[in-house]
Amino acid sequence: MGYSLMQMTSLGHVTSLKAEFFNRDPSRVARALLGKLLVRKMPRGILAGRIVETEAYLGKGDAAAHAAAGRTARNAVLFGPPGHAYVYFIYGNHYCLNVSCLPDGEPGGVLFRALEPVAGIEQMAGARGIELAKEIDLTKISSLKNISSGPGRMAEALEITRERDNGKSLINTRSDLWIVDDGHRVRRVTVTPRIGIVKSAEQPLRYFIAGNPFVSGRRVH
DNA sequence: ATATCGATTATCT
DNA sequence: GATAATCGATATG
Repeated sequence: MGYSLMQMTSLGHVTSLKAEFFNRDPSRVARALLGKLLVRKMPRGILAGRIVETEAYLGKGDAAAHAAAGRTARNAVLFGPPGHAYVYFIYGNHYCLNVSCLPDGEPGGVLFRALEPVAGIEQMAGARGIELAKEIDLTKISSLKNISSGPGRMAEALEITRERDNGKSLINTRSDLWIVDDGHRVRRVTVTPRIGIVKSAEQPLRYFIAGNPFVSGRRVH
């Protein structure tokens, strides 16, 4: 079943993802999520970004995963049903968004690392504390990249917090945090080791759209 | 352009 | 008490 966000944004026809999409290995979900839209419904309007970079976090055998040491109050969502938001707070400063994968009882998730801004760009910039008045030109890639390239940045741009969003369904049409398919097709994907971890750092579980300028870090190929 | 470092707190040992 | 799936500022080439 499809929906139209045309009235509020420049987005066209979009399709909700099914729970089955997330009911599989996080590495496959991470790859499949590239090119989808993450949509935030705010009172002032729709915010949306295209998913351009993800990382898979597995279960017990993956020492870098929050689920590695077993279920706790913090990581419980990772052990729950697929397609739900796992939001954690890190370094005393930042929130990061994941989506749960695999069936209820089996832990696993995908970390969203970067978005290409698509709709509500000025509001996202505002949420990031970027003052629009002066030298900031939101038609420039360098300015847009500052909005949502990096897990902490994109969470801030969409005003995602643990208190507000942890445990939410990302596949429910009425959820204010939603993942949809607008038909965009990804040409080529690059796979590298994950960023910012020490344990299990050698595994190639980071996925991004090859050549996309909104991927975090500086190496895009 | 790349490297290093401090911030700041929930969570777990 | 130590750590952390980060970011932004500052220093240096």
